[in-house]
Amino acid sequence: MNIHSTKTSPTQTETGSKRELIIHATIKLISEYGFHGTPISMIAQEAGVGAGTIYRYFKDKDTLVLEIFTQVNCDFKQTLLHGYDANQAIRDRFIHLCRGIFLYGIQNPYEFKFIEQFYNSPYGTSLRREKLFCNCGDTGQALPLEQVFAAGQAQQVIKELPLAALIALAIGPIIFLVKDSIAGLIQLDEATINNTLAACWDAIQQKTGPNRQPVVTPSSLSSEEKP
Amino acid sequence: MNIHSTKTSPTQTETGSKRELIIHATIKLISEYGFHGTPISMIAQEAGVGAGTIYRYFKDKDTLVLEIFTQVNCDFKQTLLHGYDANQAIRDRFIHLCRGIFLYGIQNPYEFKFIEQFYNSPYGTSLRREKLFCNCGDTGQALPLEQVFAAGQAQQVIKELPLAALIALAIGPIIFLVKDSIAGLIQLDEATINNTLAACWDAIQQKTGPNRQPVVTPSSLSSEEKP
DNA sequence: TCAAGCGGAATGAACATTCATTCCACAAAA
DNA sequence: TTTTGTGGAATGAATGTTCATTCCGCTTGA
Repeated sequence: MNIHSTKTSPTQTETGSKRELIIHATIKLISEYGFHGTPISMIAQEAGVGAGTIYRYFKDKDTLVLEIFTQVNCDFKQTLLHGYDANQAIRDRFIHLCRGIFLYGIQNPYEFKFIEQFYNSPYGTSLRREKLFCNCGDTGQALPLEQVFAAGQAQQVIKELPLAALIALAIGPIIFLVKDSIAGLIQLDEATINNTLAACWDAIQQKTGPNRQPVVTPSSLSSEEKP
Repeated sequence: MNIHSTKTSPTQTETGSKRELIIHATIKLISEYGFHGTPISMIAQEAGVGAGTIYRYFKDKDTLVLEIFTQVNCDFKQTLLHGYDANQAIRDRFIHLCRGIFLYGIQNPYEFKFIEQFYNSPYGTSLRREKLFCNCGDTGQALPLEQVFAAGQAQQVIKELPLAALIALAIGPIIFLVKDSIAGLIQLDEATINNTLAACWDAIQQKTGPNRQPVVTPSSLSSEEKP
């Protein structure tokens, strides 16, 4: 990063860049092959360093991945909050956060898949409880998207569904679409993104007008049945 | 599956049961730890058979997993079609298929996660193009959910979005919620399922009334911008 | 007695991690 | 300016472990 800096340590530039090389190689490979699917040797080769070098920067493979995840996940959440204004209308805040996921995924496909891999691993399942939008590790306050949902429900603009269901309706489609986009199955243009975001809003929005099936209270669900 | 059939091979029952044990152990373990994360030895132990026995039934690990996936995926799709009536209204057909995914996931958590694991592996990425709802491997006709979308768009009851986006809006939330349910993060009761299904419909439904933001045509999308 | 099914030790390949060695940038000495 | 010495960074062969797959002897039913 910096060429000067005579104080810190010698050859800092070189040193820092090696670490970065390792990190980027790890993200790229693990996002594609998963933790157990990418040997250290492969990471070393992709990074263009010796295998032993990796252990100068990270205690072991577990630590390497955990450390990277922490950083990437944190960056991701920071990105989402960039430009976020808690005073905007519910819908605007919702769209802002969701669009952030879209854009992040498109612009950082490796990081996006890396995070996904992690959350779907036994590792991540334990962390899962804290969910995608947990604070970056410090402040204990409620998380942006949850705040939006809570505020929206208070204003009766968002459906009375369990939090988990709202989250699923909001980001499930986005994660799904971004994965398809990364896989090259679809070309996401601005219009498609905007329309999909609007559709996500439609999913969680509390309808006001008539011609609306009321939200169901516990009852009626057999495997199949014709009314 | 079948206990009778005296012709095929001797001790079919016993033989079949070992094979089943291996299959179930594989599904369970791989759904949790992934392909590379579950050694053959672990499968053997979980199944209560010798490691060598597995190779009496399957050529190698790859074949084992591929064969199981083919079968499980097929069963899954069969399940979805059970009770499906192509003459019903668009919405009913949509709900039927989506509810099927819900129920399958809740009733077959290991199989559900196994399928997920597979689709998210390098393996699955190639198969990905044929997507969740491809026919079971024979008939070349269009797939149920796609038919529903096509028909729905023709009747102007479903939004004009790319197929991939519609699929994402429909099953993204369901997959997300089922995962959370399996992880024990939420207890899915009938009401939540029904309401979530209704919300998925809201997401893809073409609005008729006024007070509706029109679908966007290509333009307008900067990282952030206030109207 | 024989054949087929089976378990699990045996085998070699692949892996994570370590370590003795080399390399390199800089600084003091000449 | 050139030489030499030094410490930390980098390396990749060596090590011990784990894995997929094979092999062999035991059991069981015919």
